[in-house]
Amino acid sequence: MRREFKKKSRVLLIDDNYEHLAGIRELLNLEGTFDVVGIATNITMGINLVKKYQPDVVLLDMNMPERDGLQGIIEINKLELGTKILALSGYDDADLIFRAMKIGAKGYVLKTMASAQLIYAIEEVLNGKIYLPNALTSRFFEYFQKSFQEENSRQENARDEENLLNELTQREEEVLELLTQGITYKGVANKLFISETTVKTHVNNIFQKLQVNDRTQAVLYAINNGFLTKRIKIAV
Amino acid sequence: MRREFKKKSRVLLIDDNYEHLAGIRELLNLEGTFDVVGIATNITMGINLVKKYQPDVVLLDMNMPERDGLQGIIEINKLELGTKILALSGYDDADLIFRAMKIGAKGYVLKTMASAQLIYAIEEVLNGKIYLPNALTSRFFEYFQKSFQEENSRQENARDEENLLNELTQREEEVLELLTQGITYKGVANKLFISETTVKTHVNNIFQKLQVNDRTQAVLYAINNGFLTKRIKIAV
DNA sequence: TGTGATATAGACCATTTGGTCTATTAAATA
DNA sequence: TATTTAATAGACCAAATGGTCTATATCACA
Repeated sequence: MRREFKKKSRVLLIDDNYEHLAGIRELLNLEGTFDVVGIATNITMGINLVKKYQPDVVLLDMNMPERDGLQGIIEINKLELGTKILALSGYDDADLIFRAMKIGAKGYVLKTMASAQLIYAIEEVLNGKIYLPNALTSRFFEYFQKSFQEENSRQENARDEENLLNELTQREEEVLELLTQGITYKGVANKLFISETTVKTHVNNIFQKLQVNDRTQAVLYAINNGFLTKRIKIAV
Repeated sequence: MRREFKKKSRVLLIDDNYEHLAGIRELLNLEGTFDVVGIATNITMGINLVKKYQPDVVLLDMNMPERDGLQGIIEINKLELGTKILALSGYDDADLIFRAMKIGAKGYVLKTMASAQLIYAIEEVLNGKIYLPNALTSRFFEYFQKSFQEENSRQENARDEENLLNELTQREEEVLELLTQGITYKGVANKLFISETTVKTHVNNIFQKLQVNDRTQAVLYAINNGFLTKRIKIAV
């Protein structure tokens, strides 16, 4: 009995276009180093096959009706089988590329790409690398930087002199920290070993400095202006 | 008098290592298509030269004492002169690469890279593209995905059945929305054209459903669990 | 030495908040 | 049709919150 020396990589295909699906299967079979263990025309079916066959890599079409590809990535990753996901799409939609990579796709290729490049992409991903064609990398970064612009300016504000949080004394910061946890005056007093009245005094000073009227607004101001940056941060 | 047909690109160098600085200047001068309009050995000096000469591109060393390179990127971009910044570093530190790209560097190259590649990187950046060597792109994405993992699982929770926010009725959501703005019962009542008592009833129901005891906790729960995702979101 | 900032705390009071219970109406659904 | 859910609202009460004013002790710094 003959034994193969190089183990074939197990591939699963998910794409609602059956033509395309068959085409890729053909391509990968011809290549010889891949073993297409299953094909699915929708996410639900795909997930089931992933559970059943535990493929090394999944080629996942992004543009599918009902449950979209992004959801598919999330659910496959949730299975924690170490399955690598290569996203497949007809369009170089920056938002889609960004989100796919963000939620853990190992690569993103266009359907219009040459077969050889698709094979290369799969191999890279199988080797534990990220694969993005140069054109898509550019699109990705454009979007990436654009989407962080807001946060950047917000973080600058957080460092700004205008940031009223900087007016707070150390003790006031401690009190605010506890306020943001929804603790009562009594609770804060106990935690800081001071009287409830003192807490109230601090809180009143905090309100004046932050120019707000109640704890909810103070907490919101804190969150929106860089307080608690270690725990919480505003993003895109 | 001879006139040049192709306008040279104006380059500014910022690096605290003078040897290295001189080397790059030499390289770029030899190349002939660049005009090194200035060199600086620290950020402050660099910023001033940027203001003065308004170069097309700045090669900025990341690893400098005192004010570091990241701060330099921020400040140069704040000038809004359209200056492209190419970050330069001795190390392929993933966190540094990520942060540099995040705050708007157009590229990141290692000092160990071949001269030809540096030139190529500068040209790409000048052409409005992002340039990251493949090796650094991989490092970037590793870090990118890792740093979004937390957010991802949090966002999954946000969609989860366990998310208590899903228990809320439409009206309760409206009330909660207003609560998160720090509005009093009276205020909410006016906005929704219902009585204060009704607001209180809704709020009580919200507290029970979210298993909290006061508005601050309710607001925090809301923020941390995907409510207001359009306006605010929790990140790394 | 004295001035200012910080942390502490009491008194007093009005307002707001939160808890509980009951009740009516409309709409959806079994 | 009967039942459930959602939205509305009143009554009553205790607890928490917020506002204002006053006062003391420390510490740093001019």
